Amino acid sequence: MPRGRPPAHTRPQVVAAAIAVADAEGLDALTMRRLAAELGAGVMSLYTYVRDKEELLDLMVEQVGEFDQALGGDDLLGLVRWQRALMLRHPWMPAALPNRQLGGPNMLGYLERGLVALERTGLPGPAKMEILALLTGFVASYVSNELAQARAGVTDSQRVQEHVARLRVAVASGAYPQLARVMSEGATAPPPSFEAIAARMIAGLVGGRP
Amino acid sequence: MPRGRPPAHTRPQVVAAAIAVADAEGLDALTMRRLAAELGAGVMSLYTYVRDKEELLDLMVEQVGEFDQALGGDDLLGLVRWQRALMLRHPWMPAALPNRQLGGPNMLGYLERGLVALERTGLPGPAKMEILALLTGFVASYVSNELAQARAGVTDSQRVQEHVARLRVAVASGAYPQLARVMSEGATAPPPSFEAIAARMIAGLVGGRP
DNA sequence: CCTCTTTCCCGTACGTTGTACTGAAACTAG
DNA sequence: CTAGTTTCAGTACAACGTACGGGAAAGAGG
Repeated sequence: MPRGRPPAHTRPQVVAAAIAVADAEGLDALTMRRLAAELGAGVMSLYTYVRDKEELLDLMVEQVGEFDQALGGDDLLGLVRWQRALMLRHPWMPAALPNRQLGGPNMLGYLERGLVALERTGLPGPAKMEILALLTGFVASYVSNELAQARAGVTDSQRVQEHVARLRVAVASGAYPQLARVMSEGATAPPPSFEAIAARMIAGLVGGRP
Repeated sequence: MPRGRPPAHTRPQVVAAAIAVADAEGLDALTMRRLAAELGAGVMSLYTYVRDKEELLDLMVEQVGEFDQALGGDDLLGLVRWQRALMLRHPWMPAALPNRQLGGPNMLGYLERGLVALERTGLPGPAKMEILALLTGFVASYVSNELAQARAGVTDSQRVQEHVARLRVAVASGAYPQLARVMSEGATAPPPSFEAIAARMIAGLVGGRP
């Protein structure tokens, strides 16, 4: 039987609250004070459940990554699809992923699935790991761009305005003819679909192997 | 003739000092106070040259990215090689790149070169842009892993130790057979070379196009 | 019942960060 | 000289992560 004062919350609850804040208001809004307020707790109480903020982020990534069902099957394209869905639902993920410790069962399970999918390539182990890491990086990049473009439409940030103005000036100077052409084409052609790019990417990375 | 008190430094000097600090001690060590101390200036004097820290980082990326010579030519593989060399020389770049405004002549020049290299594919403009962004993301991922592995050998961080220990326990549980195999293989096989992966990556992304 | 031990709660406080404010300082123009 | 303009930099503040330590709440042992 557990002795001592019983905890007012649980670790998954704390992590879930953190995820909720980050989902709704972004990573920057996720401060220890904000999280404590969300839970109706004192700031320092959080450190009962989490060693520090870094560990909290580790746990967020792990907890958000539970694949309850097999979305899209066990092939690489399915895994990559699943990652993209995850990142679109949790826009803070691309920024939070780099340099993080992924030791939980969800992330290890994901890794295991990726290795299974790569088994028939006959590649050496380190190459498989590298490919999986690169695929994750690819999805993060893609979704990052995707989210940035979605935001660009509604933004009124002075920063972005100035940046676009500088771009126009530079392009108008004539020094960047290719860029000028692309910008004048503008939105006539839609960007390629995730499916298409991901498929080509995977083909390229495991390409040449049966 | 310029009126008023003459500046004690120049913007490129300030940016260069910032790059030097980040190169030597990492992005975290680059604080406004540290940078001011490096220049022998007051902290707030920096804000004469730079609107805020965000702009300083923009300028660092831009200034570090001057291609004085044409390394590797104008094809995509050459551009990617150049990016990797840059990031290896400035290990803070992979972390600093995401979500940054790249409006300077160096970065626009790089973009223009990439578009030229992609011209013969006949792809629509947005697709070209997407491919270039993804290639940059790929290099950042790759170099990030590269640097992390180089650091892993000499690290004594308690965090990493614990992480490895947790990994061992998880793998020993038998729940991840593929992962177990890869870890037991260990370092027998060297990871694939950057050249090989980059080439396959490029082939995949522009693949199917003449 | 009371007391001990264990555990969690959380107010206070410290060091570090980016940067707003303000006035002094250094220069040119007249 | 004075007036005008620009940069320099000390002080100060809000927000952050978190170390510290005392108080509070529970079960265990008497």
